[in-house]
This record gives sequence, C-alpha cells and structure tokens, in this order.
Amino acid sequence: MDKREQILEVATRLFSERGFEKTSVSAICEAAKVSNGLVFHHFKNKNELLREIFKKTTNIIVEINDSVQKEISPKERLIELIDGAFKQMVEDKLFFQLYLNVMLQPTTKAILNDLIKEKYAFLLDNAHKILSEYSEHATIVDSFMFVSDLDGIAINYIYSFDDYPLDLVKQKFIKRYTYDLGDINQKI
Amino acid sequence: MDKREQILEVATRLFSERGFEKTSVSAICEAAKVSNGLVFHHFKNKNELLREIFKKTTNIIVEINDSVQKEISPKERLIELIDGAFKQMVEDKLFFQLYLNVMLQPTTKAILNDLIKEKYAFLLDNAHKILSEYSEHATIVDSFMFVSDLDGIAINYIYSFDDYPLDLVKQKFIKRYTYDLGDINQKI
Amino acid sequence: MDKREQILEVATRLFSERGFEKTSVSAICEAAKVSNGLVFHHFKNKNELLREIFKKTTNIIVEINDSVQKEISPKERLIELIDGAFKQMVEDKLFFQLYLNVMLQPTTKAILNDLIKEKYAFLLDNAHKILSEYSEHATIVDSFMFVSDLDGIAINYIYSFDDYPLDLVKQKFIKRYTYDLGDINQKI
Amino acid sequence: MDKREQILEVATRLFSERGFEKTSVSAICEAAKVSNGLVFHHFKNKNELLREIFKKTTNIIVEINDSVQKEISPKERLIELIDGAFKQMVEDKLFFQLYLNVMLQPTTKAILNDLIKEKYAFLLDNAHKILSEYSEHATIVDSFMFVSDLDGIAINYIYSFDDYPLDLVKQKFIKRYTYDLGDINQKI
DNA sequence: CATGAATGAGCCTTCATTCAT
DNA sequence: GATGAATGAAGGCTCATTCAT
Repeated sequence: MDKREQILEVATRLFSERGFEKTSVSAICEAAKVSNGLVFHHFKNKNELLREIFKKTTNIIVEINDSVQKEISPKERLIELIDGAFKQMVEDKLFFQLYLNVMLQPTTKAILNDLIKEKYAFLLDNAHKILSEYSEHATIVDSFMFVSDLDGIAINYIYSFDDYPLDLVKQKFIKRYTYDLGDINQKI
Repeated sequence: MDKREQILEVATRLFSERGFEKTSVSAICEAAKVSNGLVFHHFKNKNELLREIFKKTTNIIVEINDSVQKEISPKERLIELIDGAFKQMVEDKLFFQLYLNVMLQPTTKAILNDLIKEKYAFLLDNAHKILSEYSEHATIVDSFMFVSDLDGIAINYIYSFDDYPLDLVKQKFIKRYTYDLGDINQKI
Repeated sequence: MDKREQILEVATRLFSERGFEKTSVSAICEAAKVSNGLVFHHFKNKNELLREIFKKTTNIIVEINDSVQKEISPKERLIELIDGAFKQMVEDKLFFQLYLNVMLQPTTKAILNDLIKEKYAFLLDNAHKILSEYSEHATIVDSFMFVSDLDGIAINYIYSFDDYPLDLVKQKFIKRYTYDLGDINQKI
Repeated sequence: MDKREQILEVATRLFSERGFEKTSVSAICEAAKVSNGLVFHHFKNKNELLREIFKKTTNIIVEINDSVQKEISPKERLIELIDGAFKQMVEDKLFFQLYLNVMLQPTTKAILNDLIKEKYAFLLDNAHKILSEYSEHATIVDSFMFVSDLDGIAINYIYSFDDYPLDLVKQKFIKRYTYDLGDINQKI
C-alpha cells in the first residue's frame, strides 16, 4: 500500500472538507495513519502538497472536456459538455469545493497562481471551441459567460442549502445556450 | 474617534484582503492602532467580530435591492437591479471578496451559517419579486439562476485575471434576462 | 519581578553554557518559569533575543575600557586595562564563553555581524589609544596583536583544561607589553 | 571511488563551513551524492563521524610539528614552526574553522573531549620542546602563551574582518619569540 | 474604556536514526 | 555495500484569549 498515495488521497479529502488553512499536516497524517515526518519526505512542504493535489485533481476537468470529442454534431457536443459539468458537480462535490475554496482564498490562490491561470485558460479555450462550432456568432464574451455561469451554479449548488434545484437549472441552462447562441445572437 | 468602529473598519478590510483565517487579531489591532485586548472588550471573540462585520456589510446588498423600489416599470426595475449589482462588483470588490471567501470556507461558513442562509433567502426572494413582476412566466428556478449567474460573474471578475470583459458581459446579461424571460419562457 | 529581565538572564546563562543552537526556547522558558509564548511577546524571535543579549553583555567590555580613564600615568593605565581584562576572564567566564562561542559559529556570527564588527572596532581602537599613549612607537599592528593575544589567552583559559596558569600568564603578559613597546620597538 | 571517503570529505567541508550543529546528515548525503542511510552504515552516528573527522584532520597539526625536526639550529627550528603555523592559517582556513568551532561549542567539545585534550597536550609539549631547545629560560608558561597566542591570532585572522595584517603580525610574532625568550627572560 | 503582559495549545518543519529491501 | 522510505521527537513560532492594572 503506497503511503505517498495515501497521503495525497487523505489530504485531498481533508483540504476539500475543511479548507487548506484549517487542515493541519498532523490531521492528515493521523487520518492517513502515517508518521508526521513522512509528508515532508514525499513533499517539500504543505504548499507543494497542495500544488500536487491541485494538478492531479484538475486533470478531471481536462478529461471531461476531452471526452466530448466524439463524432457527434456540434449541438450534441455542447450538450454533452454541459452534461459532463453538471454530472461532475454532483459526483465530485469535493473536487469543486477544493477548487472554489482554493481560488477564493488569497493565500492559496497565490500558491497556485500559475496553475489556476493555466487551467482557467484551458477552460475558456475549450468553451470557446465548442461554442464556436455550434454557432458562428459565438464571441469570446460568450465563453467568459459560459464559464462564469457554471462557476456560479456550482457555488450555489454546493455551498447553498440543500434545496438547490439542480436538475431544473440544468434544463434551463441547456436551453439558454442552445437557444441563445443559435438564434438570439443572430437576431440582434 | 470611536475605536470600536475603527476595529470594525480595519478588520473588514483585512478579512477581505487576506481572508479570515489568515488575519490575526494582532494584525487588526496593529493596523487599527489599538491595543490587543480591546478587541475582546468589544467583541466576544474573533468569530463574533466576523459575524458583526458580515451583518454590517451585507446590508449593502439589502440597500441595493431596496433602492430599486422606485416608481418605474418592471423592466426598468430589473435593469436597475442588474445595474446595481454590476456597479457593486466594481466599487466594492473588497466586499465581494469577503462574501465569497467566507461562503466558500467551511469554517467561516459554519460561523455565519444562519446569517448566510438569511441573506441568501433575501436575495432569492428579491430576485423572484422583480423577475415575477417583469414576466409572469418567471419561476423560482429563474431566480436561482439569476443569483447563481451573478455569483459566477462576480467570482470570475474578481478572482480571475485582469482581462475579464465585465462591460460586455453586463450587456449580454441584461439582454439575457430581459429577453429570456419576456419571450422565450412563454414560447417553450 | 520583571519577566522580560528574567528571560534575558536565563537565556544569557544557557546560551553561554550550552551554546545558542543547542539552547531551545522551551528550555529557556522552563528555566525562567515563564510560558513559551512570552519570549516572542518580548522579542521578535530567538535571533533577536541573542542580539539583545549580545548588546547588553558586550557593554561590559566598554565599561572595563572606560573605567581605565583615571588620572594615572600611561603605563599604569595600560596595566590597569590588562588587569581588567584578566579579571573579567575569571569573573565573567560565561560572558567570554558566549562571546567566543558566538563569534566562531558561522550562523550566530551572521546574526550578530554588525554588532561584532562594531565591538571589534571599539576594542581595537581602545587598545590603540592606550598603547599609543604609552609608547610613541606603538603601531596598529601592536593593537591587533594585543587584542589577539587576549582572545587567545581567554580561549585557552576558558576552554582548555583546568591547569591553565592564568596568573603567571598575566604577569608575563604585562611584562611583554610594558617592555616590548617601551623598549624593543624603539631599538628596531 | 570510495563512498566512505567521499562522505568524510564532504562532511569535513560542511562542518567547517556551517558548523557541526547546523550541518544535517541529509545535507552531507546530498552533497556527497550518497543515500541517507549510508552514513549510518559507515559510522555509528553523527557524533562518531565528527570524531573520525577530527582525528583525521588534526593529524595535520602533528605533521607540521613533525616536519620541523630537521637538522637545523634551534632558532631556525622555532622560526620554522611559527612559519608552518601561519602558513596553515592561510592555507587551511577551513581546518582552523572546524577546530575552533568545535572547541568552543560546549556540545561538540564534550563529544571530542578526550581527543581535544590529547591534541592539546601534544601541542603544548611540542611547543615546550622547541622553545626549551632555543632558550634554557623557557618555562612551561611560555609554552602556554605560545599556544594561546597562535590561537588568538588564528581566531582574529579567520573570524575578524578582512583587514587583519597577518604578515606584519607574523613578523612581530617571530621577533617576540626569538627576542623575548633569548634575551628578556634572562634579564628579568 | 483601554492597555499590554502572559498563557498554552497548536502549527509547520527539521532531523538523527532505523530498517526492509 | 547501498538505498530511501519511514519514524517520532523536538524546535521555532503564531495566535486567540485572559486578566491585572
């Protein structure tokens, strides 16, 4: 049983649940049944551990976006992208918690600045690619909004209270982007 | 010069800039030119100080929403609400930072749970009122999305990198809500 | 009973006895019957504590040198300076231990670099003044040697083994400097 | 390439440069390009490594003193001894650093106590032999002072600041011991 | 109301050392 | 001989909080 992996796993969970600052290295070690020193044998320091986790977990995003590359129509592809994002909100709540938590905390944001920037560019780029394929009127502003909208929904679903109507929101969201771009933009 | 007020002011700024966890009481006292013990004379503890600040600052939200209650058409009222929200993102960046930061941090969220819940209900309610007045087809789901969308835009504007096209986003956003609800919903 | 003073006192003793690196802050606190945090309330950090101690203790050197300024002949003054230095080796062994220890440890030397430099310049200067008054042939090289000699004797007396013949050394030392400079230099 | 030797070499350098306490075993291993465990395979522990190094390096002293045993006059022999000592200060600064550092650090002194004692006795003895051969009036006190003087000069040359006039000091030092003992002692 | 000394728990990190391979 | 994962104690330091004045 790889103890390094074990540390990563436990740390990911605890960082997500409690936040980075509020998760002590000792807490991780205790939960991972590992000595205190081992963390620093495998990772330069707590910050580097966070970076490692961030890199690893954000690859999920890439995978979602990549999985959409099948031989389907642009519209279906767009819907599938949205579908993937919503599915992930439900299945990887922890991941989203970590992602948002880390982005909104000045300290942690500084630690991960380069990685966040990179990932953000990727998201934007991907959204732009799929939106453009769907509608020739899609602008970069639409991509910014697409990403913002998903973030906003994630935040409200995850951090707001239980009664968030995610399914209904999803339906409206799909309608918004399949209708908006396909028809509205061109009308206006 | 009221020292209690001074503490509140400085603490608000520091909490916003550095995050709650990363702002020590001593740091606040130093910046406010006040002795260390005074904070605990005026506030039960650091958590209570945060609650006080949260209560005070979130009243801005209420005020924005209230200021919209003039004698104007529902559409104008909706536009004015959106306008106010976007204006605040620019003018009260710090306030948004604090708000988001605090909501996405498990610890601080727990501290403020009741207050956040209350404020969230208010926002939702207010959005619903204005949206309903504008379109009879507006559902509660629209309100959820309206709030989500604004959160998402705020997050991306504030925490993403400098090049967020806030003005263009705002225009599209207004279009989205004046068009969407007025026409689309009723079609579908 | 001033706890700050108490910390300084105990720390001086422990630093001298065990060396700076090998004296933990906790050890100081335990010995001074003071809580662990208090050290950092009064001193910025362990290094700064050392600097404070160094400043305070090296003032003894200044005092010795100053106490020689009576209305006596240059020769008597020189002898009195030597006398003072030897007396201090015996009475303030701890101080010398600290001084030498700190100067020869790369880390601590770095911490105190400016202070050591300053103190060294003072010693050299003072030696030069007194030697010059005694003999017009005294050069700066004599001052360097005077200081070196005293350091060497201190080191050997303090760190070598019990049988160092300090009194006899002192007699020879006085002879060396009263004879050497008065007569030899002028011959050569 | 013998890894044991490599460890010894690197450790000697690092101990001299940074001091024993401030040199971690890992630092040695990294610099020696050797695994962490190997040190403890070859040496019982860090202390034993220091002892080994001390034994090895202090043999240089013996060699200097031994190299003086040629067929020359006592005065020349004395001068050559002094010459060797001064040359070493310049050439083996690191060695002196280690030697002084270790002697003045309570912890390390304890570790090496027997070895230091032994080496000190040797130095004293050797000085005494050479001084006695040169002058029948030389006493054991002269030997103590001879050793002290050299230590003092070394300390001041190595740890004081760049401007120590070693060459001039050396000239005066030779004069002192060739003149002092040859003439002064017998006068007084 | 206001100060600041004092506390003590907890945090991140370092490090000598052991041990299975 | 050689590796490097693993341990656990200890270190310097931070910080919310209390309390005498």
